[in-house]
Formats: sequence, C-alpha cells, structure tokens
Amino acid sequence: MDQQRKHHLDARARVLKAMAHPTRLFIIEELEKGEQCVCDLTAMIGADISTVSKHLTVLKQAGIVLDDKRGNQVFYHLRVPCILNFFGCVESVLESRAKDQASYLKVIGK
Amino acid sequence: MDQQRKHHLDARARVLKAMAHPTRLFIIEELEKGEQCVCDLTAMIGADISTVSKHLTVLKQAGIVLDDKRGNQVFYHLRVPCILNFFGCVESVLESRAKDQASYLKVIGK
DNA sequence: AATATGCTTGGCTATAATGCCAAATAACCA
DNA sequence: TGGTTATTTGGCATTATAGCCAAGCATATT
Repeated sequence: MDQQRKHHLDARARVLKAMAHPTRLFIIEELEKGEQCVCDLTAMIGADISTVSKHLTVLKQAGIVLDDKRGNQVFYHLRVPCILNFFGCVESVLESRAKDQASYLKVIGK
Repeated sequence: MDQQRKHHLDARARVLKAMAHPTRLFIIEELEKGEQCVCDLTAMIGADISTVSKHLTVLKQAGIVLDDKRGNQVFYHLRVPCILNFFGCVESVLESRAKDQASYLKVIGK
C-alpha cells in the first residue's frame, strides 16, 4: 500500500468516523432540512448541551458542518448538502477542505 | 427523537463505524475487485495477520463482508458490491441483514 | 502420527471516544 | 453594571478501539 493511498484512506476514514455516531447522524439529517441552532438540536436530541456542542465540534473539524454565530446563538449548517449521495459527499468534503487549506496557505504566504 | 428513529440511526452508525478505519476501507476497496484470502490482504496491508483478522471480523459483524472457508484458507467478499454509491450501500447492508435475520427467525420458528 | 500452513481468539497495553458536571466566555437585556 | 441566555471548554470517569504477541484450531502435507 503506497503512501498516497494510505493518506487518502486516512482522510476518508476521518470523515466516516465523524459521521459514525447516532447523534451525529441525527444532526446531519436535521441539517439536511436547513440550519439549526445548538439549542434546538439539543432539545431534539435530549442530551446535555455540552455533549451536543462537542458532537458539533467533531463534525466541524471533519469539515462536515460550518457554524455561523448570530447574536446569542450559533447556527450550524452542512458544508456540503448531501446524505443520499454519501460517498460523493465524502469526496466533496475532502475537496472542500483541500480548497480551504489551499487558500489558507496562500493567505499565510506558503 | 422517537425510538424507531434512534434505532435506525444506531444501525446506520454501526455500519459507518465499521467502515471508519483506513485499513478497513482498504479491505473494502480491494474486495470491490473480487474476493481475497486473509493472507493476501495481510501481505498488502503489512500488519500482523491477527490484526487483519480482527478488522475482517469487524466488517463481518457489521454485515459488510462474508467469509468462505475453502481448504486451508478463508476468502472474504463484499456482501453488497458497492463503494461509490455509498449510502445506498449502508441501506443495502441493513436490508440484507434484515432479510438474513428474517429468514433465520423463520428457521428457528419464531 | 507428526509437522506445517492459514486463520482466529485471548490477553495485554496504549490510546481514543463518550458524556456528564462545572467553569469560562460571549452576547443580550434591564 | 448586573443578570440572563446560549454556547464552548476543561476535567474527569467510563468504556471502546487498535495492535501486537502468544496460544489454539482447523486443514493440508509428509
């Protein structure tokens, strides 16, 4: 297994791992319908808000969701609208992150 | 979140979790090409054979692969041939397992 | 029968994930 | 300013995962 393939598999696995939790799948499904604030998601999920917040952080770090603070609340939405076309979604997420990283690298002048 | 939805999310998450590891994604990709014995997979992966065997067990328990012992060797193949149509795959796996369980319940007369 | 081969399982250690509570932060309201 | 609401973060206990080695178990070979 060459290094490039290993790297690619790692990247895919990271996205899948972020999705591989019932609460996080729930969040993804709800965000398919449109953006939601943490408080509403918490109410639907019925766990401690800190728990929900941490799940959202996992999804954010995997590049699956983005957040938008408006006033008091933080609204989350899917970065890539997908669920049914799932593996395409994994790829889109990776692409999207790659673009962000590329533009970030430009910004810091690398 | 009602109980049925929770259950469905749990089931999906279990399948995703089984896939969410680089070695297991590698195995899935290789099995897309056709069945493979443990020894060949092990050679490609370059880990201890017991490690590979355990990954295969994880995939098997998730309903992603099936095994077929022929003589000395055990050959694994995908239960549902898919990767590109990924989420459809998740559903197919669940359906396939449901069918197996239904026929099993018939066999034992429930 | 004895040995070799292919694979699985048990046992262990190290590391990561989960979820709660409490504390910190941020924005809004009075 | 002081208080309230919304969210994140730190810390901790619990549980799960990963990977190696060694031992066990079939099947094949001699």
